[in-house]
This record gives sequence, C-alpha cells and structure tokens, in this order.
Amino acid sequence: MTNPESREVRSALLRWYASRKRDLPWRRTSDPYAIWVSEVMLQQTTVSAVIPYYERWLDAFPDIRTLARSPLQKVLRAWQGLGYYARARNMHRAAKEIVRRFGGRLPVEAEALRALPGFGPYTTAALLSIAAGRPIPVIDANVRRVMMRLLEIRGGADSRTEAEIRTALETLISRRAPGRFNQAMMELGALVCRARNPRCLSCPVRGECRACRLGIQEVIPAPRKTTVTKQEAVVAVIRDGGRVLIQKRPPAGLLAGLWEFPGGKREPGESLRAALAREVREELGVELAAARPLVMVKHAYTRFLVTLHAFDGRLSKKDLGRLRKQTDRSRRRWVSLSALRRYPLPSGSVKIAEYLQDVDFSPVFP
DNA sequence: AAGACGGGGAC
DNA sequence: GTCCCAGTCTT
Repeated sequence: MTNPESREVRSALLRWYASRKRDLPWRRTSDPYAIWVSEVMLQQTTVSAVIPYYERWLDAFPDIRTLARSPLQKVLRAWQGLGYYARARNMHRAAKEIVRRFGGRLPVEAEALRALPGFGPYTTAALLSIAAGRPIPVIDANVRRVMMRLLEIRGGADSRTEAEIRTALETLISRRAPGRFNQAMMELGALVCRARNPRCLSCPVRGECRACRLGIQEVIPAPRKTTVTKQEAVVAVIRDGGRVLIQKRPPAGLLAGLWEFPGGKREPGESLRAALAREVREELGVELAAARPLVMVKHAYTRFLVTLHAFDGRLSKKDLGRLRKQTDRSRRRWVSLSALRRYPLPSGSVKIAEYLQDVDFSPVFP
C-alpha cells in the first residue's frame, strides 16, 4: 500500500477549499485581532455557537486597546454561555500585556506570542499562519482526525501520535498559502472527514487516504470512554423587596468569577430542603425560615449532569436585616432582576433567572 | 501523562 | 442517552 502523495493531497485540498469553504465572519477579515478572537472562541466550541458571540464581541471590544481597558466583569459577561471562561480571562490579560509591551499590536514572533496567556501550540500556529503567512501547521481535533485516517494511524486521538502527525504536516503544508492550507484541513475535518459518518464519497483526497481504502475510517480515531455522573444541587433565591441575593464564585476553578444564587450540592441521603438549609447556613451564616419550590432546571456539563432545584428562600426579619448590613459587595450583592442581566452567570443560573423574569417573580409568602 | 475546565448540538 | 468540538493550563 502506498503512502499519500503530498503534492496530490495539497493541491486537491486547496482546490476543494476554494470551492466549498463556508462563508464565515472571521474569513472576511485580515485583522489579526479579529482572527485571534475567532481562534480562541472556536476552542472546543462549534462554529454555530461562536458566530453570534464573535459579532457581539467585536462590537463591544473592537480592538485590543478597548478590550484591555474594559472591566473583567464586562468581558466575562460577553462570554456568558460560551464556557471555558479562562479563555476570556486570558484574552483580557493578554490584551493588557500586548498594550503594555507591544504598543497594542499582536506580535508576529512565535516566542512572544506563545508566552501570552491563552496562547498554546494551536492558537500560536493559527495566528502565525493565518495572519502572518508563516508555514506552521496547526493541529486541532479536525487535523488530527484527518491525518490519522490519511496515514492510517490507529488508536486514540491523544498526544502520542502528535510527532508523527507534525512531521507529515511539515511536508504537506503549502508554503505559498499556509493559512489557507491550515483552514482547509480543519474545514475538511468539519464538513467531510467528520468524527461520525464521514462523507468519504465527497472527499477530495479519498484516493490518497489509507483508512478509506481499508474501510476503517469509522474506527479511527478510536472512540474514547466517558462516564457521566448525575448530581443534584439546591439553589436559594432570597429576596429583599425587588432584589435578589447573588454571590461571586471563587477566582479559580469551575465557573471562576461568575455570579450565582447561593446553594450547592446535595449530600448523599440528604433531603433537598436540608441541603438548602445547610448551604444557606454555610454560605450566608443565617437560618432559612421557609422554602417554597420554585423551578427545576437540568443542565449538562461534559462529565456530569446537574439538576438544579431552585427554592424561594425566606429568612427571618432579623437575619434578613443582618445580611443586608454585612453584605460585602465584592462577593455578595443584592440586585434587581433587570440588573442581573449585567452579571456573568453560569448557564444553569441563567435559566433560573429567566424563569424569575418570566413569572414576574413575586413570592406568595404573606 | 492525566485531569480540570462549559456548553450546546448532532444523532 | 452518547459523543464531540479551530485547546490551554495545572499538577
């Protein structure tokens, strides 16, 4: 069996890309900053999810200087619902550094770029090839899958195969149009050489693909094993007049820096109400006087499925007064439902907030 | 080398 | 339900 012929693959791929590529917003610009934004948003995130965020982001933060001087809160709010919030924090940090050290312009040296927060191997290569025409191959999930099939590299899509793929790509990449080549590889992976149900009959390089010739394209790369666990969490919506109590999550870890209603996970064997009372006691230092079920919301993360049970929580007048006084505004705030829209919330909390808006939230307590 | 880190969409 | 996605950072 012969190995793929580089010249053949390269030219067929670029021809295919020229005629079949999607018309995407970030393909209409040559602004390195806009390219950067798109590359970061597209990490582990589908094109359709990114498009509206990309447009809104560039409206809100049209250039690096604007991004650098915007408050983190506003930056996170623009990212709300996209996930992996470290990406937004890192872009914000990188923007500040680019203003300070490079006069607000993205550097085009690999070392300088790679040292910026959020610039790993992929993003660095993408920027250098697409925005600066440097012949550096990108390796993302698409490229990895395409190359594993093309070269018949069996096994899972892990870092062990990285070196072999990189070596092959050094030969394969177009020196004339490295940015287009890289995007063509990713586009092929997204539209044709898909993880499931690849459309090999429509593939421009099927004649050079070892996996296709052997009919094993469906099992390369090998599917990975996953276990999804279920969790239940309780949430207390505590009201003071027209305002509700929210608190800020810690600066590191899951959903870092986002705001949410007080609450937490239910322990094994614990009732929902007991969990609610415990969380309120632990987090706010007050006793819940009463709780009325409000709404149940399911939210799926990658490795676990959370059911959020939101309660209308009521405190005694004394506790409410105490809480109102001792509230530390950097961590805990009373906000109206309309002001809540300015705070970055996890998607599960957004669902609860939307419910509160919809029912014109007004507890039935006497 | 392995795990943490979100969310939505395809099937 | 399951699997995956234009990855990066930390341990």
